[in-house]
Amino acid sequence: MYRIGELAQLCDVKPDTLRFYEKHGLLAASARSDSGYRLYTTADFERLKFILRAKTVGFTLNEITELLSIELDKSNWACADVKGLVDSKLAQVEAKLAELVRFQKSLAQLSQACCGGPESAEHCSILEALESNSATVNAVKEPCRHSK
Amino acid sequence: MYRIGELAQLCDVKPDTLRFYEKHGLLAASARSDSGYRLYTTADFERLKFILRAKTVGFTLNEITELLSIELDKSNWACADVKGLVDSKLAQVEAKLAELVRFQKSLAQLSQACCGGPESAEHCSILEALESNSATVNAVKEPCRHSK
DNA sequence: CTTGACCTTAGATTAAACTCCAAGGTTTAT
DNA sequence: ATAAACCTTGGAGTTTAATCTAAGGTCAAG
Ligand SMILES: [Zn+2]
Ligand SMILES: [Zn+2]
Ligand SMILES: [Zn+2]
Ligand SMILES: [Zn+2]
Repeated sequence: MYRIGELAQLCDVKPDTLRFYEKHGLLAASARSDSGYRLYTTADFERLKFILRAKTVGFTLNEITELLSIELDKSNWACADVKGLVDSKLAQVEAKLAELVRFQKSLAQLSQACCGGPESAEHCSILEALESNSATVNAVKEPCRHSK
Repeated sequence: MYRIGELAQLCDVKPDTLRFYEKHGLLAASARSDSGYRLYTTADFERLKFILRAKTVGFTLNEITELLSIELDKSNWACADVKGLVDSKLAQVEAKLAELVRFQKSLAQLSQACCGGPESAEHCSILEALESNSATVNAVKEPCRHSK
């Protein structure tokens, strides 16, 4: 039986996190000491590990709650259900990824056109791109042309 | 002079969003009507466009606030300052991108190993990966082997 | 028998960017 | 003159995953 601080340290999380997981129905201590301290079993430890592994692949705590309810009642679920969760998460991740790639491209283009020097920002190509119409933000930019 | 609903429609945002921007110091109407209605000028419209363009490249509203303060006082800032903001955003985006790519790879691997069929999840390779030690979550997986 | 480390609870706070609501005043059209 | 559509304000709610605080109880060492 681990006390909250022990289990936390073992899994590299804070006690607060474990209380938070309990409050949200992800992981409750299997027992309490006479004085009310939470006592966790190795099964609790395994469950926490499951949660933390699911986090490393990108699932949110709500999604992990679903996963856990399947995990605890496997025989009443099909592979299709589990794969469905993974595939829907994958689709979300790929959508976000696509957005970030757009950001990355735009930012790289803005960065590359700006001289980055000590010249006044009055003719900065980055600001000019943001001032002008949005089609231009993503087009190839003229470098800043600071008059000498 | 546009009323809030007009400007909102023109820029494809909601009136609430404009009030929100005002409350957070990004964009205030230049005037008010006798009855207290917000009245926006074309300069306000341009400023809103600037904000929306900055959003399309990934800047947060706080970052846009910085950008706007430079924009309004260009001569006291250098290209280096502007490029600094862009480059730091780019670094953030790339860090997040790297995390999402890890998620994507793990999820794709999990998905690919699971048969996705109507078989009971008792031997689902996805659940097995999440149950076993974390090194395994990212390794190549055995497909589910449902005993017949 | 007292310090320090640990534990308890409920509830507030954080970041981000809105979105929605209530209760009421204004404008426009019929 | 009255209904519809618009505007005002302040404040609450949403999502995510904690983190922090306050006020207090418990446990082991010295
Ligand atoms: Zn320059
Ligand atoms: Zn520049
Ligand atoms: Zn299967
Ligand atoms: Zn499966």
